[in-house]
Amino acid sequence: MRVSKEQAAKNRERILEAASRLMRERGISGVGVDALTEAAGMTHGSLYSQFGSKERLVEEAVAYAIATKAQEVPEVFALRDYVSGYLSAAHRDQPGSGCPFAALCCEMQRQSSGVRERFTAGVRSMIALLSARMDSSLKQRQRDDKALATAASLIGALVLARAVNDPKLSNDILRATKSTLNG
Amino acid sequence: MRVSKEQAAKNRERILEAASRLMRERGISGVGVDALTEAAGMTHGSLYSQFGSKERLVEEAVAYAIATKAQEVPEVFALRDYVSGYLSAAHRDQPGSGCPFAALCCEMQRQSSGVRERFTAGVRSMIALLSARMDSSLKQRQRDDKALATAASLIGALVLARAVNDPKLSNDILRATKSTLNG
DNA sequence: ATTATCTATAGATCTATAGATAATGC
DNA sequence: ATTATCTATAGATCTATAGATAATGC
Repeated sequence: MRVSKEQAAKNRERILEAASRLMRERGISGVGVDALTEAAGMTHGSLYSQFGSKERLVEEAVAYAIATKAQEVPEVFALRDYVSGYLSAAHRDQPGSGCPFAALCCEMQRQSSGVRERFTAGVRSMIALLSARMDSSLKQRQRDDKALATAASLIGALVLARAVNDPKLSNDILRATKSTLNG
Repeated sequence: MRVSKEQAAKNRERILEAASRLMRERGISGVGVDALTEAAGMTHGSLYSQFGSKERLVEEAVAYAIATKAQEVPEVFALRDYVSGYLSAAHRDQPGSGCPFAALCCEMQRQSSGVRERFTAGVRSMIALLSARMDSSLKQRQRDDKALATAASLIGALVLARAVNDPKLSNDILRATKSTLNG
């Protein structure tokens, strides 16, 4: 049942699409090759001809998740709006299409160096993005530091808001972090 | 091969001890009942007579990790020192004996409500601990909000510092967050 | 008699591979 | 002829249970 190169490329994309979503929802180690390919409408055999191993797929899926997420950020934006969107209830409640750093950070330690490399490059991009929006009267170094601390706050608040069981506490974490960052 | 009640209680404690460490190191879904009981010098059968299921063990092990970690905090301490210790390289490099919130937060979403309940109670304690150390000239509500945002910053920075591959970036995340929180 | 632990094993699931299939692409 | 996909299956691992064992605790 061979398909055209074109179709094969689309299938590959569909697997990456499904993987980047399912991994964020269930964790990297929480989702098997069967679930990944089934979500893309295929059997797991095709994953091995497309990617060779689960690890290689994870590498590409992490890069895919980061890249597609980065495309959502408009060229011009206010830092306040970015923070508000990041710390919104909608973002908290949709991990599958949300920030890959928040979804995958705890598992990164245990991934292959190829996966971590891509994750780290993505974190650097996010920090550069934030740094460029910091008060221009500050020195480069100070803006970078602010960006680092802001990224940590954003990711920590989102992850914690998702983790706790109590909706009020969850909302309070988002709100308090938002008001601290946005002044 | 029955043992004394006393010995059984010690074995139970050893399993909890091993579980609370291994879960923080490898993740809850990353460690099996076999590894957990073997680390405590037993076979996996005893886990089921002691706890009934892996899920029940996870509940108790999460509570155990939080409780033993909370005992390490001295009665009197300066917030600055707490922040410095939390964001130290030593803490980053020893997840097995480190903050359970940072180690387990990303997996919490997918745990049973019993597990999440205990995690949430622990987060509340940490926030109360921080709130009590905030500037006493502030209102209760403002101190609580500062504590929430501080907890998010601490956890986010630690998790991110562990996730990235580059030692310099990792150190920068800790340093920048430390200087932002400690002024 | 009770029970903490061990051994053996069931059944599910996970990653991976081998070989067959059938349509593409030369 | 090449190759993307499927089917079947191997081998590992995971959670859980049943029954045996042997020492405790009454």
